[in-house]
Amino acid sequence: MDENKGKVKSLLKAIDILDVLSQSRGGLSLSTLSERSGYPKSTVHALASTMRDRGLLRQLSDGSYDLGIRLFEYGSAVSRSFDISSIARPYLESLSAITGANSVITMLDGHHPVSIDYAVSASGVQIMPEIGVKLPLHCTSQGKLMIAYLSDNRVKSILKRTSVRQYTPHTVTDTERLTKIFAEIRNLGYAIEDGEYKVGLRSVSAPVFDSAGELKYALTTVGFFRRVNSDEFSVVIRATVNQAKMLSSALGYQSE
Amino acid sequence: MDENKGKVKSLLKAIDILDVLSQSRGGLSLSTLSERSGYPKSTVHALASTMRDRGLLRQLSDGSYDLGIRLFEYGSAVSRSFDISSIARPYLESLSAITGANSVITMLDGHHPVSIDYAVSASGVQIMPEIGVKLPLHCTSQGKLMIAYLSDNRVKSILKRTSVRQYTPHTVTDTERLTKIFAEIRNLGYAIEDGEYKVGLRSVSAPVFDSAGELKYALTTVGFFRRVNSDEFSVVIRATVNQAKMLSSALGYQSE
DNA sequence: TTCACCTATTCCGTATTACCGAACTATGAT
DNA sequence: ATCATAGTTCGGTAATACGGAATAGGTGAA
Repeated sequence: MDENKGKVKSLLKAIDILDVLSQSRGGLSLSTLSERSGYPKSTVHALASTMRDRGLLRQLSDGSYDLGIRLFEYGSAVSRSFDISSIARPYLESLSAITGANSVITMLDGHHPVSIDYAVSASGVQIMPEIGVKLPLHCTSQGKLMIAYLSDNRVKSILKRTSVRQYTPHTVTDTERLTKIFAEIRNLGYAIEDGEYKVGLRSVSAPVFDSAGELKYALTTVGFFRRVNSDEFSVVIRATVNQAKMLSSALGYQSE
Repeated sequence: MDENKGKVKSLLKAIDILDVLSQSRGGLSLSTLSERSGYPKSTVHALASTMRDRGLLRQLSDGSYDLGIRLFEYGSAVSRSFDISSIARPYLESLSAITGANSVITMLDGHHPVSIDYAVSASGVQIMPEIGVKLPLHCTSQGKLMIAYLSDNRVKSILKRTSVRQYTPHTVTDTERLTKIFAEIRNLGYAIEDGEYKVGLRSVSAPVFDSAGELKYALTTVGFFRRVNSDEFSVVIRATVNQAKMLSSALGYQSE
């Protein structure tokens, strides 16, 4: 019935405010904050001023609120606790060196892939990967990969809850077609995205398993690959899969 | 009387929990979390499970709680909103190139300097600056610099509230001596630290002003400088001050 | 197996307090 | 001066956060 039973509702509201702010660029006025969160101004003010006093928010000179340094501190503490970035770094860099494109490592946060770290190649600097940004599930190679390795019923429930937005003309939004694609990904052992998220952009993601054998991260090569034929692209695929395998075993995974 | 009037107390407690977790390395059990925060277990559980459901915390396999990916996302959003890191980057790098040591840019979060970004030099990689960590005020060049530019009565109130811990034998903890040092820093236009925070480590910080003429950041050169005489060190000082001036004018600051 | 001793979690009555409409203040534009 | 918009404060009440105590789950020793 009520999935928020036993949860602190004022805290949930505060988190809603943080979410609204993190989804917008730049500060938001109290009024728009109230509008977007759906809570009355006075409520938002109580929560926001509390967070301001503790540094989670900062108030700009024009009175509007924005995320504060404190959250930056928390975030840095989190990334320090992820030993993955130090372990993954050499693999990211050698992958970039092989492919000449950028490589990214991603982990799953609930229903969305989040980029943790990246390496850029000299020829790949045209696109700078954005760290800490939630990516869509259905039209990125990371997202599709991570869904593909879930159980079928979890896939269904996730697909129901997430919006399958049409980002480009190439974005696949049909649920049945997506389900077939997921099965194929699992067979192949990697996922591909071709202009489904951003026009012209292509990417390959390969699974990274931890010592318990669970899919924890996706290793991805991303670039425009404009003058690349299918043979050359299969080299990129193989390199990504290989580095992901090596990273997996570095994490203690042993295949069967 | 009550400085928390109008503030949401359950939210304050939740933030206390985040603070406790960010100050400890690794996850904490509910019991120790309750102990360190001073709130009863059931209260902590209500707050922690709420934050877990929203991704601000994650629960490890042994049941203990740790900071979650969501905070990493917030933190990344904050650092993206700091246009400073992209502006400061070239100055950080040329400063490192000149001095051969690491350089750091720092901003003030309430009563503590927090490192935002850094550049490492080939010969300076021995020490990796830690991003997002609160530094002490009284024994780092950043901290002393930022205090020095505050009004005298604010300095007194800050010194009362912060603990002047003795980090090394060289740490100055006497309030009167510190006050004299602050005056000197303001005269010179830069701050020096010599093994007061970590043995052997030396650093120089120069002020960075914004277009409103307010001290917003500290630009710092930090290293061991083992075989460096005072003439050579004054070159480091001058380079730091110069780059800080250039960064200030890049931010729109014009001296008098 | 049983017991003991850890955990995290749930329960529930009540005192606390979060809530939100409305009033207020400040600032800037017309 | 007036209006419009901003953020902030106030206060009474319905709601709920609180925390002690009971429960459930898990691990290791006897």
